[in-house]
Amino acid sequence: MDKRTSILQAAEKLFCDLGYEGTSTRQIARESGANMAMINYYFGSKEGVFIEIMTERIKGFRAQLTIIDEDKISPMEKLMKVIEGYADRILSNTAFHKMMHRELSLAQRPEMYEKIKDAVSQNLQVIEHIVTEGIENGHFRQVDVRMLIATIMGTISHVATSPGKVTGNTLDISKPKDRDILKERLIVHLKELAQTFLEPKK
Amino acid sequence: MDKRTSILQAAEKLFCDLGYEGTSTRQIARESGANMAMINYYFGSKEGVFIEIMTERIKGFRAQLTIIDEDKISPMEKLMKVIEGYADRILSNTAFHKMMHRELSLAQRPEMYEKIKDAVSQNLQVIEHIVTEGIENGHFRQVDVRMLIATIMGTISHVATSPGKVTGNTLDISKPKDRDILKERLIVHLKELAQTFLEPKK
DNA sequence: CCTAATTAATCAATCGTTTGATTAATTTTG
DNA sequence: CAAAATTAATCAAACGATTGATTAATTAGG
Repeated sequence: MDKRTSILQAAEKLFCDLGYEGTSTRQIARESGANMAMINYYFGSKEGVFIEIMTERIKGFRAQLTIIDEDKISPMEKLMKVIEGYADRILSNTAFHKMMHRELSLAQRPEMYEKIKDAVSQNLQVIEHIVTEGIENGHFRQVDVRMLIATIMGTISHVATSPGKVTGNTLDISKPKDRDILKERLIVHLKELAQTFLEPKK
Repeated sequence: MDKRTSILQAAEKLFCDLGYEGTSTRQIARESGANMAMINYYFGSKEGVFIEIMTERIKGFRAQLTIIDEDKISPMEKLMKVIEGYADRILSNTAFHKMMHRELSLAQRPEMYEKIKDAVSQNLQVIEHIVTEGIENGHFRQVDVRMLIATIMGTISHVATSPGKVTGNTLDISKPKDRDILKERLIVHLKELAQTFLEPKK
């Protein structure tokens, strides 16, 4: 494998597990089998590695959402697809999702912060557009759109970040099998919640 | 002020802003006006300071909830009080809440991790008891209790951790005035959501 | 006077980064 | 084509700075 790539892979794993500050360039070098100097050679700095990882990951984010929004289906069906897509992607990459939120909550490293914030913000706009469309068409009841989105994203995030014992008695999110069960429960719950909540009063 | 106390205060501020690893003992000393050695003199180590801060903060957590649960009111009224209490406490201490979640998501420092996990877990049990009670009494519809709790806590947490521009167009959670507006919107939204969702089918 | 509190100075260890040298591959030139 | 020049990739070693922690000496308080 490419040395540049192996550095990125090792760094991502370490950043996820130990945090950015908690990871040393020596660890990255050791874990990737590369010489320390290669980190600065390819990425300029430790932060450069971090930025490269996040940039790469964020790329795939927006595509999925915009495709859903442009689909020729009802707003409710769009919203259901958004819930599925979000839950799936986040629960399939909990370690990375945690790291992203750590970085967002710390707000050191401004370049990184802005990058993540923009990505989140754009995703949010797509969902907002779907819900607003539903309200205007009379498919949805009039609700606090931003708060509804906070509920959808917050619920998914909460399930993804909670340690096993917190989300269920016996289910452990770190186990792939349990993770899939939780994912399904989460999707079912959120769909039902959204439908109940958005259903126009008769 | 007591030097021990001023160390704790300075450290909490720094840990919140810069993270645990991102804060140096020299910064704590400088900011608190104490000599570096005083940190180890009073708390044994940097981690000792951290543990002391978290322990102190967590103390006040459980009390509020158990009081609500023992109240002689309906499960729905209890749940409304829980939502109010949670939203208020977390939105009034967003910095600390972020730090707590960082620590929980990192899971370095085992002693700290267990402490927070237990605190969260116990809070969860109280809410679970309220909702289960409501279901058994027929006040609530049969729902996925854990997922409902994930929604309540997740929504609050999401509003608390999102950067200003993400939660609203113009509202900025860092401004006390905007924070109060958001808090009110959040409470109204969650109450309505819970009531709609838990209302038994006719 | 003795214990507790506080200080400045220092410790080894580790941090992220840079250096100069070396190798291997590629390009330019006669 | 072959020799010379250039480039990219890699390395061990060392850089100065900073880390958390400790020491031994000094001061303050009951």
